Amino acid sequence: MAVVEKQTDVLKTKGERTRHVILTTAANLATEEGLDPLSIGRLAEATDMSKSGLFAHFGSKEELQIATVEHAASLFVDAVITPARSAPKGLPRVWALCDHKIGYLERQVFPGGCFFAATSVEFSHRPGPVRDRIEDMLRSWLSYLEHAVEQAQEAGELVDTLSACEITFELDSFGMAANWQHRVFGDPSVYDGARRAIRERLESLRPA
Amino acid sequence: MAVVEKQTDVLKTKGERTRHVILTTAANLATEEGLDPLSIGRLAEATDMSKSGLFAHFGSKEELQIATVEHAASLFVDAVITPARSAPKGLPRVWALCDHKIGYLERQVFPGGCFFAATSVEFSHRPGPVRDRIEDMLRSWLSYLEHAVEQAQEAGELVDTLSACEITFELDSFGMAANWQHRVFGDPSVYDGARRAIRERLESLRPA
DNA sequence: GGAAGAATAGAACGGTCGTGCTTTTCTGTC
DNA sequence: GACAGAAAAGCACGACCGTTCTATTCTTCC
Repeated sequence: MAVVEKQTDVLKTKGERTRHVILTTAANLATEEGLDPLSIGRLAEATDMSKSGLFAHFGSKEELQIATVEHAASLFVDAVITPARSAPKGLPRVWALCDHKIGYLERQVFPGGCFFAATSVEFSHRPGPVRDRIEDMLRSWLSYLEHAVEQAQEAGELVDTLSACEITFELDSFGMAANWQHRVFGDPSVYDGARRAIRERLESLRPA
Repeated sequence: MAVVEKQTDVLKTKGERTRHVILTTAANLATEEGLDPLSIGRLAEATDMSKSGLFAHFGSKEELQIATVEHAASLFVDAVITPARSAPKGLPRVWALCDHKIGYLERQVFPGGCFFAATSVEFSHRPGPVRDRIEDMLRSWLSYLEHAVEQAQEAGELVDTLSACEITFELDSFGMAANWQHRVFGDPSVYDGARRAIRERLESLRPA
């Protein structure tokens, strides 16, 4: 009777199921150890497979990395975008997006924090399809948030003395910095601080 | 007659000079390609040396990485901390610290942006002396900025309804996010946005 | 339940890595 | 300008990398 079935249940063949396990493991390890330093052998060990058996699913390391990025992207969408879409347009949705983003970091959908914050730094100076997918995803996130900000401005719920782009930058900064501080210093209380900063900033941007 | 002589001039022996060249090159490459993926061979090529000739200066890759981190730390201090120390205590120094930090990013003291933002993500899940030095440096920066914020609060130039820690978090967030956006998307105009956000936030934190 | 084909494993390759050892070249000092 | 020691190079090593090819085991469907 479940309306939403878990993604795993819909994977019919054994190949699809193993591929799913591999990509989940890869995305998790990539956020902690890095996407590129994650070797085929290391990943095979973590999934109890042989190097060649795992390798056969992808054909090259680059294809594996691309698949990992796309897998991570769908997890991000499920965790942040989709739930926020049920919030009403305007200010509530802006807040929902920020709040779910922090939640996604806080409950460690990936053990090393945001997958895209981690890998974008790694690949920013390495042209190729892997970098392109990572950047596409980040651009999508930022422009989606910016679009929500614009709608809030048009509804008169946020001032328009600042551009939507500037407001988006400020809002996203707090999430990014919290992700980074948690990763580096290990203190999860930064997420409360980030939420407070975002809430206060949104409050101060409301027209008088 | 120069009161401040360039650091290079004070390096007497040939060994000290080449070591300096190696570390500068290493720090630059590390911000773009990563500190760990930077191999001895790659660094030897970039400095026109043989692998073994370069290696002999450090004895191990880890020692090379430690030396690189410490070299980068001294560059950061020269670019951000030292110039800000000439600003009066209180709000002006808080602003000077933030402004010089943005300047350090903007004029690309390191080609890949902030050395410590880049390497801390890389090493946060890899215990050892390299990670320890990186985190020590970051902790020093944040606590120095926080101390300046406290002084501004004590002088009545900033409200104390928020803790110095919270204010520091917000101020540093903008610099971090600008560094990240410039690195990933290549748009240097984010630094103006970061400066504006910091200035506005400091303004809004002044007692009525 | 047996055939067809997908999924996995095993062994081997050329290449690069960090590192040690030996030899050659260069620097600084009397 | 020669001598002592520092600096640099040359070479070889074992380990691991991504990748290929072949052989084996397991799934799926009639």
